[in-house]
Amino acid sequence: MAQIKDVALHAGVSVATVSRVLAGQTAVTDATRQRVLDAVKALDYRPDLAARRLRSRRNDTIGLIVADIRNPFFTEVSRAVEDIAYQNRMRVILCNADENPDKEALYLDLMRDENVSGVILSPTLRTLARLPLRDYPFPLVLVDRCNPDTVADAVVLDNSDAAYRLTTHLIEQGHRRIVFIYGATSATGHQRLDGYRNAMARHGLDSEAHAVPATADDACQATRQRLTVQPAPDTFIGSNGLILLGITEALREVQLRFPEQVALAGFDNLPWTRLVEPGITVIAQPVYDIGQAAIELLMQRIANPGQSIRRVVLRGELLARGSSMRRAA
Amino acid sequence: MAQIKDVALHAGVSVATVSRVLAGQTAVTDATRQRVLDAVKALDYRPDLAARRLRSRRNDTIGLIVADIRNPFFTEVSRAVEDIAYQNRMRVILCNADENPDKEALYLDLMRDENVSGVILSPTLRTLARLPLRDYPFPLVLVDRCNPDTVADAVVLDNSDAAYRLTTHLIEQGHRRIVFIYGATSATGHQRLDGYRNAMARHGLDSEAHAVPATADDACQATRQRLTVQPAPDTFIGSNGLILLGITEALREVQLRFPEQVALAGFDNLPWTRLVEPGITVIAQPVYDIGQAAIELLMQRIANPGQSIRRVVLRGELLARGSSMRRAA
DNA sequence: CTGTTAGCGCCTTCAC
DNA sequence: GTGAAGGCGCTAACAG
Repeated sequence: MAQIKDVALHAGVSVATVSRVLAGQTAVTDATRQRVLDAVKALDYRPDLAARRLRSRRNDTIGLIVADIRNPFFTEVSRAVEDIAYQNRMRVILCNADENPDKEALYLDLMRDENVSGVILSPTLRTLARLPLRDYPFPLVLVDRCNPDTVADAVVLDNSDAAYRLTTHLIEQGHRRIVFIYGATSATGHQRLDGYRNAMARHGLDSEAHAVPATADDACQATRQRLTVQPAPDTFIGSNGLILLGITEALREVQLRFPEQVALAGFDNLPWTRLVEPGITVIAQPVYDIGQAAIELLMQRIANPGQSIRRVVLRGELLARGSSMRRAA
Repeated sequence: MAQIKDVALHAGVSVATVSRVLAGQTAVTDATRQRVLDAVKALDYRPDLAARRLRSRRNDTIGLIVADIRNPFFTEVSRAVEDIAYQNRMRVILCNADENPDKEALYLDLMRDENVSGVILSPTLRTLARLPLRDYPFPLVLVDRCNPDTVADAVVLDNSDAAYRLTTHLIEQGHRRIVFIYGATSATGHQRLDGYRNAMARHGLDSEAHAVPATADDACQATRQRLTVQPAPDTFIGSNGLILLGITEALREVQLRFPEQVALAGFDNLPWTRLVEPGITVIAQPVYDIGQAAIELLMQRIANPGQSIRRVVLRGELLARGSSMRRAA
């Protein structure tokens, strides 16, 4: 494996000059630069990144800690982050916290050990609550989840508002007994719950919400459970794609038809929501954009640590489909 | 940030001793070890990984280069790899090649630069073809995709056999004009095609296959296209979850009902395949197990570079659902 | 514009 | 069982 001194020797210059050329500095003659570049190519020289990182104290690695990689929302966010990061010569270390605050803490520690340039995190409620207390040795950008008063860069959906619009749409379609099932571990679930409650209250309707672990299985279970209790709901709302999936499975098990027997709506415009007859009404999130905004925010913060805290709020789009339509009275 | 010499000072020992304790070596008195450990805790000392990696020439990082992170198959593989890797104190660098051989080559280069301990790769056809020519400076385990004669550790499904069984099942249900739509860029797609062709030939039926880029949109397009041509097919098979999704969307657009007007089957037991009435017949892959087997194979290879090449073949399970049932003649 | 040199923080022989 | 000392390969002052 060729080293920098081999290149220097080959090109007839000092190691410092090689280093300068590789760093893209201008203070080098074109002729010298060319000789170095030739030598690099001739020897197939690759800088040792460990040495570079040790010496330069920079790292060019970012940590991505997602709440649940199986959630297609986070998959797409990861894709965007990965895309943009590599375009900017940064590496991405992927961590999947599985909605587990302990795993999250472990990974945050790991990121500290790695001395990463920055971290993108979708925190659980517990970690979010502790956030102001801890001081992280790296720039941190939150994605998908944060509180109104969180002091950190963040990229989120207009959760409360989107849920309000979704709920209002259902009410306008004549639905009344609307049950909201949401993920217990995320601020996002709670904010969407707020929006739902506001919409219900404004129309003089009673809210009914159930918190579940944010998995399809748990949502399915909760829905099954609820179906055994009278009075039966008009309508279910799922606070994210996984939960919506679980609800849909449960309703299918008992052969309820949409929207005649029960209406249905939720978050995340996943492909299957169009496939299930007659189409499931959802709030579509600009998922790739969310990831892109997060990594861009992080890179800005890295470049300019002193800049003021920013929050990017993206708007969810209501896609009204058959599952929420006015039922034949 | 505390350094090793601070710990040494605090504990009243030399840096060498601290290093030994941290390396878990036995050649240290229990009393000394305890003093060092106390000092580590007192100073909240974290070894500098860049320095450690430079000095030790080890890295404890593995690269995971997946063909398409949006494909839930690879999402789940990633989850398993990440899980097991962190349990074994290894980091995972995630790369998404988007079925693009150039990106793949770029990432493989990157992995070399990173001096990773090993790489898990789901190669495109092109990269797979070049594999024997290139000599990688790290252990390499293929996942999901390899040829019969590929000289590398690999974890794959019994693709050809599974496709054979799936096709035979369809034929036994009375379907005859079966169209196979498959991903052009993967060895897996081609092997499943082989299985399909074998089954068709054995029953004296003509094969009809269409290669597409492995995305839902492309598969949807191809299906639409095919539907405009006479004679219309009995049945469609999709060679993976994304393609099956695209086919399903196209068939839904024209309101064809399963299995009366058209039968349908494919690979990957994704949640939505149960949701779409009357359930879509699939070959279920043991996705988490595939990822787990890959990372375990890699760790074995890292521990014992000389061991002979291994191939792990997992069996796909046929889940017969409504979409493939015998049609009322 | 270019070269010399002193470390970055740690591990690991080699002595004792 | 423990300490002293020499790098790992590179970057960044500082000279020239």
